[in-house]
Amino acid sequence: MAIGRPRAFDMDQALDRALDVFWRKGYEGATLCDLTAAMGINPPSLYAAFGNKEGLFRKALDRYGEMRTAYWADALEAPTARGVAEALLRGTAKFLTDPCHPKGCLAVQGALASGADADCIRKELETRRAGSLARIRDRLKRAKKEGDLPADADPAGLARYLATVIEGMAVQAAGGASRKELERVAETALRAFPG
Amino acid sequence: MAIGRPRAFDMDQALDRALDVFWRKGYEGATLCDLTAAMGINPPSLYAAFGNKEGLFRKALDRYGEMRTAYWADALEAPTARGVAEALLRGTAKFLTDPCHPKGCLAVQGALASGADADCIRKELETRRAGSLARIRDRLKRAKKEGDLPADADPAGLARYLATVIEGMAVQAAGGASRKELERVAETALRAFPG
DNA sequence: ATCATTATATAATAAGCGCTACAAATTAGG
DNA sequence: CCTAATTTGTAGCGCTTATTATATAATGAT
Repeated sequence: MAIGRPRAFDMDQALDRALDVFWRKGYEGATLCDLTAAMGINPPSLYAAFGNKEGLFRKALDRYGEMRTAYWADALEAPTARGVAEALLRGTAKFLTDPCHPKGCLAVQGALASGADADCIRKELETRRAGSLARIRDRLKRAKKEGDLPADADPAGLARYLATVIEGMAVQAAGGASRKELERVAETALRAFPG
Repeated sequence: MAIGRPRAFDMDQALDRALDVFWRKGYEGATLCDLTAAMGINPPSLYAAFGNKEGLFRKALDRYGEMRTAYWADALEAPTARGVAEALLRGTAKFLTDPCHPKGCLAVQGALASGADADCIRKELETRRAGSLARIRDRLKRAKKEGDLPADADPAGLARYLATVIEGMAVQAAGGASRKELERVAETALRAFPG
Protein backbone atom coordinates (compact mmCIF):
# COMPACT_ATOMS: atom_id res chain seq x y z
CA MET A 1 0.00 0.00 0.00
CA ALA A 2 1.25 3.47 -0.82
CA ILE A 3 2.31 5.93 1.82
CA GLY A 4 -0.05 8.66 2.98
CA ARG A 5 -3.73 8.74 3.77
CA PRO A 6 -5.56 6.26 1.56
CA ARG A 7 -8.16 7.42 -0.94
CA ALA A 8 -11.62 7.11 0.52
CA PHE A 9 -13.52 6.68 -2.77
CA ASP A 10 -13.37 4.28 -5.68
CA MET A 11 -11.92 6.03 -8.75
CA ASP A 12 -13.62 3.76 -11.27
CA GLN A 13 -17.00 4.23 -9.67
CA ALA A 14 -16.47 7.99 -9.41
CA LEU A 15 -15.49 8.08 -13.08
CA ASP A 16 -18.63 6.17 -14.02
CA ARG A 17 -20.73 8.70 -12.13
CA ALA A 18 -18.94 11.57 -13.87
CA LEU A 19 -19.49 9.90 -17.24
CA ASP A 20 -23.18 9.68 -16.47
CA VAL A 21 -23.36 13.40 -15.74
CA PHE A 22 -21.41 14.41 -18.87
CA TRP A 23 -23.55 12.07 -20.93
CA ARG A 24 -26.77 13.68 -19.80
CA LYS A 25 -25.70 17.33 -19.62
CA GLY A 26 -22.83 17.63 -22.09
CA TYR A 27 -19.43 19.09 -21.31
CA GLU A 28 -20.49 22.69 -20.84
CA GLY A 29 -23.77 21.82 -19.17
CA ALA A 30 -22.15 19.68 -16.49
CA THR A 31 -20.99 21.89 -13.63
CA LEU A 32 -18.33 20.94 -11.11
CA CYS A 33 -21.07 21.03 -8.53
CA ASP A 34 -23.07 18.46 -10.54
CA LEU A 35 -19.98 16.31 -10.90
CA THR A 36 -18.77 16.34 -7.30
CA ALA A 37 -22.30 15.70 -6.05
CA ALA A 38 -22.73 12.69 -8.35
CA MET A 39 -19.25 11.38 -7.58
CA GLY A 40 -19.75 11.79 -3.85
CA ILE A 41 -16.50 13.70 -3.36
CA ASN A 42 -15.30 17.27 -2.84
CA PRO A 43 -13.54 19.42 -5.43
CA PRO A 44 -9.99 18.92 -4.10
CA SER A 45 -10.36 15.14 -4.40
CA LEU A 46 -11.56 15.54 -7.96
CA TYR A 47 -8.63 17.75 -8.90
CA ALA A 48 -6.08 15.51 -7.19
CA ALA A 49 -7.39 12.46 -8.99
CA PHE A 50 -8.32 13.79 -12.45
CA GLY A 51 -6.45 17.08 -12.94
CA ASN A 52 -9.33 19.34 -13.87
CA LYS A 53 -12.72 19.31 -15.56
CA GLU A 54 -11.23 18.75 -18.99
CA GLY A 55 -9.04 15.90 -17.74
CA LEU A 56 -12.02 14.31 -16.07
CA PHE A 57 -14.02 14.54 -19.27
CA ARG A 58 -11.25 12.97 -21.31
CA LYS A 59 -10.99 10.05 -18.91
CA ALA A 60 -14.76 9.68 -18.93
CA LEU A 61 -14.62 9.74 -22.72
CA ASP A 62 -12.04 6.95 -22.72
CA ARG A 63 -14.31 4.91 -20.49
CA TYR A 64 -17.21 5.61 -22.82
CA GLY A 65 -15.05 4.43 -25.69
CA GLU A 66 -14.43 1.14 -23.93
CA MET A 67 -18.16 0.62 -23.52
CA ARG A 68 -18.73 1.16 -27.20
CA THR A 69 -15.78 -0.98 -28.19
CA ALA A 70 -17.60 -3.91 -26.66
CA TYR A 71 -20.11 -4.18 -29.50
CA TRP A 72 -18.27 -2.08 -32.05
CA ALA A 73 -15.28 -4.46 -32.28
CA ASP A 74 -17.57 -7.47 -32.63
CA ALA A 75 -19.52 -5.76 -35.37
CA LEU A 76 -16.43 -4.91 -37.40
CA GLU A 77 -15.31 -8.52 -37.20
CA ALA A 78 -18.46 -9.84 -38.85
CA PRO A 79 -17.52 -12.01 -41.84
CA THR A 80 -19.30 -9.99 -44.54
CA ALA A 81 -19.72 -6.27 -45.20
CA ARG A 82 -23.45 -6.61 -44.92
CA GLY A 83 -23.01 -8.46 -41.64
CA VAL A 84 -20.88 -5.57 -40.40
CA ALA A 85 -23.55 -3.05 -41.35
CA GLU A 86 -26.28 -5.14 -39.69
CA ALA A 87 -24.34 -5.62 -36.49
CA LEU A 88 -23.36 -1.96 -36.32
CA LEU A 89 -26.85 -0.58 -36.87
CA ARG A 90 -28.65 -3.09 -34.66
CA GLY A 91 -25.98 -2.79 -31.98
CA THR A 92 -26.29 0.98 -32.08
CA ALA A 93 -30.07 0.84 -31.71
CA LYS A 94 -29.59 -1.31 -28.64
CA PHE A 95 -26.74 0.72 -27.16
CA LEU A 96 -28.41 4.10 -27.59
CA THR A 97 -31.50 2.98 -25.69
CA ASP A 98 -29.82 0.82 -23.06
CA PRO A 99 -31.60 1.58 -19.75
CA CYS A 100 -28.28 1.12 -17.93
CA HIS A 101 -27.02 4.51 -19.05
CA PRO A 102 -28.31 7.82 -20.47
CA LYS A 103 -29.91 7.83 -23.91
CA GLY A 104 -27.84 8.88 -26.88
CA CYS A 105 -24.14 9.14 -27.66
CA LEU A 106 -21.60 11.12 -25.66
CA ALA A 107 -19.50 11.75 -28.76
CA VAL A 108 -22.49 13.48 -30.37
CA GLN A 109 -24.25 15.28 -27.56
CA GLY A 110 -21.14 15.98 -25.49
CA ALA A 111 -20.29 19.13 -27.45
CA LEU A 112 -21.60 19.56 -31.00
CA ALA A 113 -21.36 23.35 -30.79
CA SER A 114 -19.66 25.20 -27.97
CA GLY A 115 -18.13 28.38 -26.67
CA ALA A 116 -14.43 29.13 -26.86
CA ASP A 117 -13.82 27.47 -23.52
CA ALA A 118 -14.95 24.02 -24.71
CA ASP A 119 -13.63 24.31 -28.22
CA CYS A 120 -10.85 21.75 -27.77
CA ILE A 121 -13.38 19.27 -26.37
CA ARG A 122 -15.61 19.85 -29.37
CA LYS A 123 -12.68 19.15 -31.67
CA GLU A 124 -11.71 16.08 -29.69
CA LEU A 125 -15.20 14.61 -30.15
CA GLU A 126 -15.06 15.52 -33.82
CA THR A 127 -11.78 13.62 -34.09
CA ARG A 128 -13.23 10.57 -32.36
CA ARG A 129 -16.23 10.52 -34.65
CA ALA A 130 -13.86 10.78 -37.61
CA GLY A 131 -11.99 7.81 -36.15
CA SER A 132 -15.14 5.74 -36.00
CA LEU A 133 -15.88 6.61 -39.60
CA ALA A 134 -12.36 5.61 -40.62
CA ARG A 135 -12.71 2.25 -38.91
CA ILE A 136 -15.87 1.46 -40.85
CA ARG A 137 -14.28 2.66 -44.07
CA ASP A 138 -11.20 0.51 -43.61
CA ARG A 139 -13.35 -2.52 -42.95
CA LEU A 140 -15.43 -1.92 -46.08
CA LYS A 141 -12.34 -1.36 -48.19
CA ARG A 142 -11.10 -4.72 -47.03
CA ALA A 143 -14.47 -6.21 -47.91
CA LYS A 144 -14.20 -4.86 -51.42
CA LYS A 145 -10.72 -6.33 -51.83
CA GLU A 146 -12.03 -9.66 -50.64
CA GLY A 147 -14.79 -9.49 -53.23
CA ASP A 148 -17.34 -9.23 -50.48
CA LEU A 149 -18.59 -5.94 -51.88
CA PRO A 150 -19.29 -5.50 -55.61
CA ALA A 151 -16.48 -4.08 -57.73
CA ASP A 152 -18.42 -0.86 -58.35
CA ALA A 153 -19.16 -0.29 -54.68
CA ASP A 154 -17.93 2.85 -52.93
CA PRO A 155 -16.57 1.84 -49.51
CA ALA A 156 -15.92 5.41 -48.38
CA GLY A 157 -19.40 6.52 -49.39
CA LEU A 158 -21.05 3.53 -47.75
CA ALA A 159 -19.02 4.08 -44.59
CA ARG A 160 -20.12 7.69 -44.37
CA TYR A 161 -23.70 6.64 -44.98
CA LEU A 162 -23.52 4.20 -42.08
CA ALA A 163 -21.84 6.78 -39.82
CA THR A 164 -24.53 9.29 -40.75
CA VAL A 165 -27.35 6.91 -39.89
CA ILE A 166 -25.64 6.01 -36.62
CA GLU A 167 -25.22 9.65 -35.64
CA GLY A 168 -28.77 10.39 -36.68
CA MET A 169 -29.96 7.57 -34.46
CA ALA A 170 -28.02 9.21 -31.63
CA VAL A 171 -29.95 12.44 -32.14
CA GLN A 172 -33.18 10.46 -32.26
CA ALA A 173 -32.30 8.68 -29.04
CA ALA A 174 -31.45 11.96 -27.33
CA GLY A 175 -34.90 13.13 -28.36
CA GLY A 176 -36.60 10.14 -26.76
CA ALA A 177 -36.98 7.65 -29.61
CA SER A 178 -37.65 4.10 -28.41
CA ARG A 179 -35.54 1.05 -29.07
CA LYS A 180 -38.19 -0.39 -31.33
CA GLU A 181 -38.29 2.78 -33.40
CA LEU A 182 -34.51 2.78 -33.77
CA GLU A 183 -34.49 -0.89 -34.74
CA ARG A 184 -36.99 -0.03 -37.42
CA VAL A 185 -34.72 2.73 -38.67
CA ALA A 186 -31.79 0.30 -38.73
CA GLU A 187 -33.83 -2.18 -40.71
CA THR A 188 -34.82 0.45 -43.26
CA ALA A 189 -31.30 1.81 -43.53
CA LEU A 190 -29.98 -1.65 -44.36
CA ARG A 191 -32.07 -1.72 -47.51
CA ALA A 192 -29.66 0.80 -49.01
CA PHE A 193 -26.75 -1.52 -48.35
CA PRO A 194 -25.58 -3.87 -51.11
CA GLY A 195 -25.70 -7.61 -50.58
CA MET B 1 -43.12 57.35 -36.40
CA ALA B 2 -43.47 56.35 -32.77
CA ILE B 3 -42.79 58.70 -29.91
CA GLY B 4 -39.43 58.67 -28.12
CA ARG B 5 -35.86 58.32 -29.25
CA PRO B 6 -35.72 56.15 -32.36
CA ARG B 7 -33.90 52.81 -32.29
CA ALA B 8 -30.41 53.20 -33.69
CA PHE B 9 -30.00 49.63 -34.95
CA ASP B 10 -31.90 47.37 -37.33
CA MET B 11 -33.71 44.63 -35.40
CA ASP B 12 -33.78 42.17 -38.27
CA GLN B 13 -30.08 42.53 -38.93
CA ALA B 14 -29.29 42.26 -35.23
CA LEU B 15 -31.41 39.11 -35.02
CA ASP B 16 -29.56 37.61 -37.98
CA ARG B 17 -26.26 38.29 -36.25
CA ALA B 18 -27.54 36.68 -33.05
CA LEU B 19 -28.75 33.66 -35.02
CA ASP B 20 -25.29 33.29 -36.49
CA VAL B 21 -23.71 33.24 -33.03
CA PHE B 22 -26.22 30.74 -31.60
CA TRP B 23 -25.79 28.57 -34.67
CA ARG B 24 -22.03 28.36 -34.22
CA LYS B 25 -21.77 28.20 -30.44
CA GLY B 26 -25.07 26.71 -29.30
CA TYR B 27 -27.37 28.23 -26.68
CA GLU B 28 -25.14 27.70 -23.68
CA GLY B 29 -21.91 28.41 -25.54
CA ALA B 30 -23.10 31.79 -26.77
CA THR B 31 -22.45 34.44 -24.12
CA LEU B 32 -24.21 37.76 -23.92
CA CYS B 33 -20.86 39.35 -24.64
CA ASP B 34 -20.59 37.33 -27.87
CA LEU B 35 -24.12 38.31 -28.80
CA THR B 36 -23.93 42.03 -28.10
CA ALA B 37 -20.57 42.25 -29.88
CA ALA B 38 -21.93 40.51 -32.98
CA MET B 39 -25.14 42.52 -32.92
CA GLY B 40 -23.28 45.79 -32.48
CA ILE B 41 -25.40 46.89 -29.51
CA ASN B 42 -25.17 47.10 -25.72
CA PRO B 43 -26.97 44.82 -23.26
CA PRO B 44 -29.79 47.25 -22.38
CA SER B 45 -30.74 47.53 -26.05
CA LEU B 46 -30.80 43.75 -26.34
CA TYR B 47 -33.02 43.38 -23.29
CA ALA B 48 -35.37 46.15 -24.38
CA ALA B 49 -35.78 44.61 -27.81
CA PHE B 50 -35.76 40.86 -27.11
CA GLY B 51 -36.53 40.39 -23.41
CA ASN B 52 -33.61 38.21 -22.41
CA LYS B 53 -31.22 35.60 -23.75
CA GLU B 54 -33.92 32.96 -23.96
CA GLY B 55 -36.29 35.31 -25.76
CA LEU B 56 -33.57 36.25 -28.20
CA PHE B 57 -32.84 32.59 -28.89
CA ARG B 58 -36.50 31.81 -29.51
CA LYS B 59 -36.81 34.67 -31.98
CA ALA B 60 -33.58 33.54 -33.66
CA LEU B 61 -35.02 30.04 -33.79
CA ASP B 62 -38.17 31.34 -35.48
CA ARG B 63 -36.02 33.08 -38.05
CA TYR B 64 -34.05 29.88 -38.56
CA GLY B 65 -37.33 28.06 -39.08
CA GLU B 66 -38.29 30.49 -41.83
CA MET B 67 -35.00 29.82 -43.61
CA ARG B 68 -35.63 26.10 -43.52
CA THR B 69 -39.25 26.45 -44.53
CA ALA B 70 -38.01 27.83 -47.82
CA TYR B 71 -36.90 24.42 -49.07
CA TRP B 72 -38.91 22.20 -46.72
CA ALA B 73 -42.24 23.45 -47.95
CA ASP B 74 -41.20 22.92 -51.54
CA ALA B 75 -39.89 19.44 -50.78
CA LEU B 76 -43.08 18.35 -49.03
CA GLU B 77 -45.12 19.52 -51.99
CA ALA B 78 -43.32 17.24 -54.44
CA PRO B 79 -45.87 15.12 -56.33
CA THR B 80 -44.60 11.69 -55.23
CA ALA B 81 -43.32 10.27 -51.95
CA ARG B 82 -40.01 9.47 -53.55
CA GLY B 83 -39.83 12.98 -54.92
CA VAL B 84 -40.38 14.29 -51.40
CA ALA B 85 -37.57 12.13 -50.05
CA GLU B 86 -35.24 13.21 -52.85
CA ALA B 87 -35.97 16.89 -52.42
CA LEU B 88 -35.65 16.69 -48.65
CA LEU B 89 -32.33 14.86 -48.63
CA ARG B 90 -30.74 16.82 -51.46
CA GLY B 91 -32.07 20.09 -50.07
CA THR B 92 -30.67 19.24 -46.66
CA ALA B 93 -27.24 18.45 -48.10
CA LYS B 94 -27.27 21.86 -49.75
CA PHE B 95 -28.63 23.76 -46.76
CA LEU B 96 -26.26 22.23 -44.21
CA THR B 97 -23.22 23.26 -46.23
CA ASP B 98 -24.44 26.62 -47.49
CA PRO B 99 -21.50 29.04 -47.21
CA CYS B 100 -23.95 31.85 -46.37
CA HIS B 101 -24.39 30.59 -42.84
CA PRO B 102 -22.72 28.28 -40.28
CA LYS B 103 -22.51 24.57 -41.05
CA GLY B 104 -25.04 22.23 -39.52
CA CYS B 105 -28.50 22.59 -38.03
CA LEU B 106 -29.45 24.89 -35.17
CA ALA B 107 -32.19 22.52 -34.04
CA VAL B 108 -29.58 19.79 -33.56
CA GLN B 109 -26.46 21.56 -32.33
CA GLY B 110 -28.27 24.33 -30.46
CA ALA B 111 -28.75 22.19 -27.35
CA LEU B 112 -28.71 18.39 -27.63
CA ALA B 113 -27.66 17.97 -23.99
CA SER B 114 -27.61 20.81 -21.49
CA GLY B 115 -27.52 21.95 -17.91
CA ALA B 116 -30.64 22.77 -15.92
CA ASP B 117 -30.51 26.39 -17.05
CA ALA B 118 -30.98 25.54 -20.73
CA ASP B 119 -33.30 22.61 -20.23
CA CYS B 120 -36.38 24.34 -21.59
CA ILE B 121 -34.43 25.31 -24.70
CA ARG B 122 -33.33 21.70 -25.15
CA LYS B 123 -36.95 20.60 -24.91
CA GLU B 124 -38.05 23.30 -27.31
CA LEU B 125 -35.59 22.04 -29.93
CA GLU B 126 -36.72 18.49 -29.26
CA THR B 127 -40.29 19.59 -29.91
CA ARG B 128 -39.35 21.31 -33.14
CA ARG B 129 -37.52 18.24 -34.39
CA ALA B 130 -40.57 16.16 -33.51
CA GLY B 131 -42.63 18.62 -35.52
CA SER B 132 -40.43 18.15 -38.56
CA LEU B 133 -40.77 14.40 -38.22
CA ALA B 134 -44.55 14.72 -38.00
CA ARG B 135 -44.67 16.81 -41.14
CA ILE B 136 -42.81 14.16 -43.11
CA ARG B 137 -44.98 11.41 -41.63
CA ASP B 138 -48.21 13.19 -42.52
CA ARG B 139 -47.01 13.67 -46.06
CA LEU B 140 -46.08 10.00 -46.44
CA LYS B 141 -49.39 8.88 -44.96
CA ARG B 142 -51.11 10.95 -47.59
CA ALA B 143 -48.89 9.36 -50.22
CA LYS B 144 -49.96 5.90 -49.08
CA LYS B 145 -53.62 6.85 -49.25
CA GLU B 146 -53.07 8.16 -52.75
CA GLY B 147 -51.50 4.85 -53.73
CA ASP B 148 -48.20 6.60 -54.21
CA LEU B 149 -46.56 4.31 -51.66
CA PRO B 150 -47.11 0.53 -51.73
CA ALA B 151 -49.89 -0.85 -49.53
CA ASP B 152 -47.40 -2.60 -47.26
CA ALA B 153 -45.28 0.53 -46.76
CA ASP B 154 -44.79 1.97 -43.29
CA PRO B 155 -45.10 5.77 -43.56
CA ALA B 156 -44.18 6.39 -39.92
CA GLY B 157 -41.10 4.20 -40.15
CA LEU B 158 -40.00 5.74 -43.43
CA ALA B 159 -40.53 9.22 -42.02
CA ARG B 160 -38.37 8.44 -39.01
CA TYR B 161 -35.74 6.98 -41.27
CA LEU B 162 -35.63 10.17 -43.31
CA ALA B 163 -35.53 12.33 -40.18
CA THR B 164 -32.69 10.18 -38.84
CA VAL B 165 -30.63 10.55 -42.00
CA ILE B 166 -31.29 14.29 -42.04
CA GLU B 167 -30.19 14.69 -38.43
CA GLY B 168 -27.18 12.50 -39.05
CA MET B 169 -26.23 14.71 -41.95
CA ALA B 170 -26.44 17.67 -39.58
CA VAL B 171 -23.90 16.01 -37.27
CA GLN B 172 -21.70 15.25 -40.25
CA ALA B 173 -21.90 18.87 -41.41
CA ALA B 174 -21.04 20.13 -37.94
CA GLY B 175 -18.00 17.89 -38.13
CA GLY B 176 -16.87 19.40 -41.41
CA ALA B 177 -18.29 17.06 -44.04
CA SER B 178 -18.37 18.62 -47.52
CA ARG B 179 -21.43 19.20 -49.67
CA LYS B 180 -20.32 16.52 -52.09
CA GLU B 181 -19.98 13.98 -49.29
CA LEU B 182 -23.45 14.81 -47.99
CA GLU B 183 -24.93 14.56 -51.47
CA ARG B 184 -23.39 11.13 -51.72
CA VAL B 185 -24.99 10.17 -48.41
CA ALA B 186 -28.33 11.44 -49.66
CA GLU B 187 -27.99 9.40 -52.82
CA THR B 188 -27.20 6.24 -50.86
CA ALA B 189 -30.00 6.84 -48.37
CA LEU B 190 -32.52 7.09 -51.20
CA ARG B 191 -31.80 3.50 -52.19
CA ALA B 192 -33.68 2.40 -49.07
CA PHE B 193 -36.75 4.31 -50.16
CA PRO B 194 -39.48 2.52 -52.12
CA GLY B 195 -40.30 3.61 -55.65
C1' DA C 1 -39.58 75.74 -25.42
C1' DT C 2 -41.08 72.15 -22.50
C1' DC C 3 -42.59 67.69 -21.45
C1' DA C 4 -43.34 62.85 -21.85
C1' DT C 5 -41.35 58.95 -23.94
C1' DT C 6 -38.10 55.94 -25.60
C1' DA C 7 -33.19 54.48 -26.71
C1' DT C 8 -28.43 54.68 -25.49
C1' DA C 9 -23.92 54.01 -22.97
C1' DT C 10 -21.61 53.26 -18.73
C1' DA C 11 -21.12 50.74 -15.03
C1' DA C 12 -22.57 47.97 -11.43
C1' DT C 13 -25.27 44.00 -9.55
C1' DA C 14 -25.97 39.19 -7.60
C1' DA C 15 -25.12 34.60 -8.72
C1' DG C 16 -22.55 30.91 -10.42
C1' DC C 17 -18.46 29.21 -12.49
C1' DG C 18 -13.84 26.46 -12.31
C1' DC C 19 -10.43 26.07 -9.20
C1' DT C 20 -7.35 26.23 -4.90
C1' DA C 21 -5.35 27.57 0.15
C1' DC C 22 -5.55 25.80 4.29
C1' DA C 23 -5.66 22.94 8.24
C1' DA C 24 -7.24 18.64 10.08
C1' DA C 25 -7.17 13.64 9.40
C1' DT C 26 -5.13 9.24 8.17
C1' DT C 27 -1.71 6.25 6.69
C1' DA C 28 3.50 4.01 6.30
C1' DG C 29 8.18 4.08 7.63
C1' DG C 30 11.88 5.04 11.08
C1' DC D 1 5.85 7.97 19.16
C1' DC D 2 7.41 10.98 15.59
C1' DT D 3 7.92 12.42 10.91
C1' DA D 4 6.83 12.53 6.07
C1' DA D 5 3.33 11.90 2.75
C1' DT D 6 -1.14 11.98 1.04
C1' DT D 7 -6.31 12.74 1.25
C1' DT D 8 -10.19 15.14 3.08
C1' DG D 9 -13.57 18.89 4.15
C1' DT D 10 -14.30 23.76 4.54
C1' DA D 11 -14.17 27.93 2.85
C1' DG D 12 -13.09 31.08 -0.26
C1' DC D 13 -10.54 32.84 -4.38
C1' DG D 14 -10.82 35.56 -8.91
C1' DC D 15 -13.44 35.56 -12.91
C1' DT D 16 -17.37 35.38 -15.95
C1' DT D 17 -22.15 35.17 -16.45
C1' DA D 18 -26.87 37.18 -17.30
C1' DT D 19 -29.20 41.06 -15.96
C1' DT D 20 -30.28 45.88 -14.56
C1' DA D 21 -29.96 50.85 -12.23
C1' DT D 22 -28.69 55.29 -13.65
C1' DA D 23 -27.98 59.17 -16.19
C1' DT D 24 -27.78 61.11 -20.79
C1' DA D 25 -29.44 61.74 -25.50
C1' DA D 26 -32.90 62.05 -29.04
C1' DT D 27 -37.43 62.12 -30.70
C1' DG D 28 -42.95 63.55 -31.06
C1' DA D 29 -46.63 66.01 -28.93
C1' DT D 30 -48.36 70.25 -26.68
